[in-house]
Amino acid sequence: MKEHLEAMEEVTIKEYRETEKKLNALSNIWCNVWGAEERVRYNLCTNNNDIPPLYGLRKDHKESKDEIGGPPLRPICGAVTSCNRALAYFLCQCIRPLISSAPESCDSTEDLLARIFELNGEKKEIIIGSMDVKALYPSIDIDLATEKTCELLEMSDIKFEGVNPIELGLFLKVIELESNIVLPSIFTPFCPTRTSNRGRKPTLVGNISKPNEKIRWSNWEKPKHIPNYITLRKMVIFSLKYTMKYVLNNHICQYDNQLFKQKEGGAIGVSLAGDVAQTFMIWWDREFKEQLDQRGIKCLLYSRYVDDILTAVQKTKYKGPENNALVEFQELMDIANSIHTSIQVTLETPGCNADGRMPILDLKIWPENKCIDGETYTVIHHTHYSKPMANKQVLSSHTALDYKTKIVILANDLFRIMRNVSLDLPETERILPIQVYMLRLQISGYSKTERFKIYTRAKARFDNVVAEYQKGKAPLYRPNFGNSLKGLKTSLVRNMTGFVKVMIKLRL
DNA sequence: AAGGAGCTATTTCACACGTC
DNA sequence: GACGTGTGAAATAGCTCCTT
Repeated sequence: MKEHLEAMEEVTIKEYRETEKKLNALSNIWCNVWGAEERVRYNLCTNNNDIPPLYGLRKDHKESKDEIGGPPLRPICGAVTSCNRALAYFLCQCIRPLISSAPESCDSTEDLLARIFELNGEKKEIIIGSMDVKALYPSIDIDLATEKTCELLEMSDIKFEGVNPIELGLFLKVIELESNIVLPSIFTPFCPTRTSNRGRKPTLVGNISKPNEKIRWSNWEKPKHIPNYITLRKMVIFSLKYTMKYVLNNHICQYDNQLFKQKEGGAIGVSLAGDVAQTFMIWWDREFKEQLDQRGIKCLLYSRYVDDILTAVQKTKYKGPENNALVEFQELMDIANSIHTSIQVTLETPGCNADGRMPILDLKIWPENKCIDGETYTVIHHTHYSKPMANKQVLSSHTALDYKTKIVILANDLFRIMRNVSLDLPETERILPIQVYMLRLQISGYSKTERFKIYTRAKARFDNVVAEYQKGKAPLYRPNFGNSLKGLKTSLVRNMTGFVKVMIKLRL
């Protein structure tokens, strides 16, 4: 763990208490701004929480050179409870709609398959390649990422409702007083003024964050104007940005009875860090695509699953052998690496692998050129893939789960594998992953009748999907994008009440 | 948990004073 | 008279303790 601890800064218990206090203050202020009820406030604030422990898991999928030391460790922060968990969750709720509605990001294998299916329908000559972002989470630049996240928020259709503009003005004014951040001048008419300039400067942890309105507003003159919706929205996003930065830059964890704070990068163990990284990637996607447009490179498919990017471009320049895909993609990779220093990618093409097939998610994909009526075009095939070091056992037959539940889970699993294999592959190829799965069932302790039951169930479901598709009733692979667009139109207020409900549920 | 009292710490302001 | 400096009063923030 030494190398991970070196990237961290030691903090004292006093600093931890101060951080907790400020996080509570921020929670309280947001409750004032949204007019949240008492129970929500109670849930958002923390007291005497366990400090999340940091530990390491061996990266056993990597080869180790050091026989005694073992493989490198992946740092994990057990963040079931932490003083920023609730606030981070609240912020996640605000930015999640951004992620699910971005056309570039794909959220499941089925979504990816839907995109490949669509591309195959276009019948063009293409080459494919995948790019992998190196160490996405640790290398994220927090300030830039929050900045870009808020830019995306501003451009999105997300609405903020139920905001108290006067309370928000107070929050912004105190942020300005406390941290030397200069507020945009359009905010000033909507911020309160102090009745007197004497005395100590107000701070966020002080009276400003008190639930009591009388205390909060003593010594403040309320603003005379109420902002219009556009300005209010900007004010909300500005203060969200401040809160996000604070949460991400002040995550404290413990190791060996000492307290540590991460110096840079997305904090391990904060749910918000993942979401901010994802929104940052959305910004990156758009920059990348724009760069490609400028250079006249036509990108027919661009699909990103967190840090795994699948791209397909039209085959134009090099009419050489298949291996030359690497040369063609080199240019793409150079563009990708030049966008921002924190995002560096590695390239992989089907040609990189011995069997000419490229693994991505739980798929292996490869192109095949077809020539029909003198026109050549590429079809992308896919089959199921699991990493060689993955556990060969499936859900054990000895688990305490109900018999029916086990069958349903395993049949679902097998269905997923059936779906992952292209329909147009020959039958001999199609049955291979299924046979492997049947063997895995066997070594996990399932009897012949049980295996038969699982297979027939999965097969029936798969046949049904294929039949529906052939009748034109339903797509073979359901894209997720269509669904999330609908969600985008509902305003954030619904999310907020959802949040409130969730918090109460947790409490009960 | 809210509200008040009493306290300390911190900050600003007004004013006196001294120097050039 | 302009300017800098020192001093104390005034005002406020924020803490602890106490009562309800």
